[in-house]
Amino acid sequence: MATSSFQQRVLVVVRNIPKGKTLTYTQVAHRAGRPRAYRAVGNILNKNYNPQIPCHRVVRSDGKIGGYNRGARRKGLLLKKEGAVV
DNA sequence: CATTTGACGCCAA
DNA sequence: TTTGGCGCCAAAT
Repeated sequence: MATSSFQQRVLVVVRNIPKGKTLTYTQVAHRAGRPRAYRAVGNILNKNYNPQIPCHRVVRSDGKIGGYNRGARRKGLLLKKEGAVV
């Protein structure tokens, strides 16, 4: 795979999150191969405004929403609609 | 190459 | 419990 960039890996990981499932930034970073890059993960998603990526399934380790390109409020709503456990 | 920016995480007070 | 501060990392400037 030409997925060389860390950000590319993160996007793939997030895109592979099944419906009704929520991962924390730490978990995503861990899957992406950089268990301590949770900082970069948030930054990448923020810059990468992509509707294909269910970035709303990525939450903080506290189980809180965090942020979202179109408002964290919308993110929490989506999670609830999908049936994500909080 | 150096500095700044963040959708974060954890600890101390 | 809440706030403030430090540490961490990749990408952008």
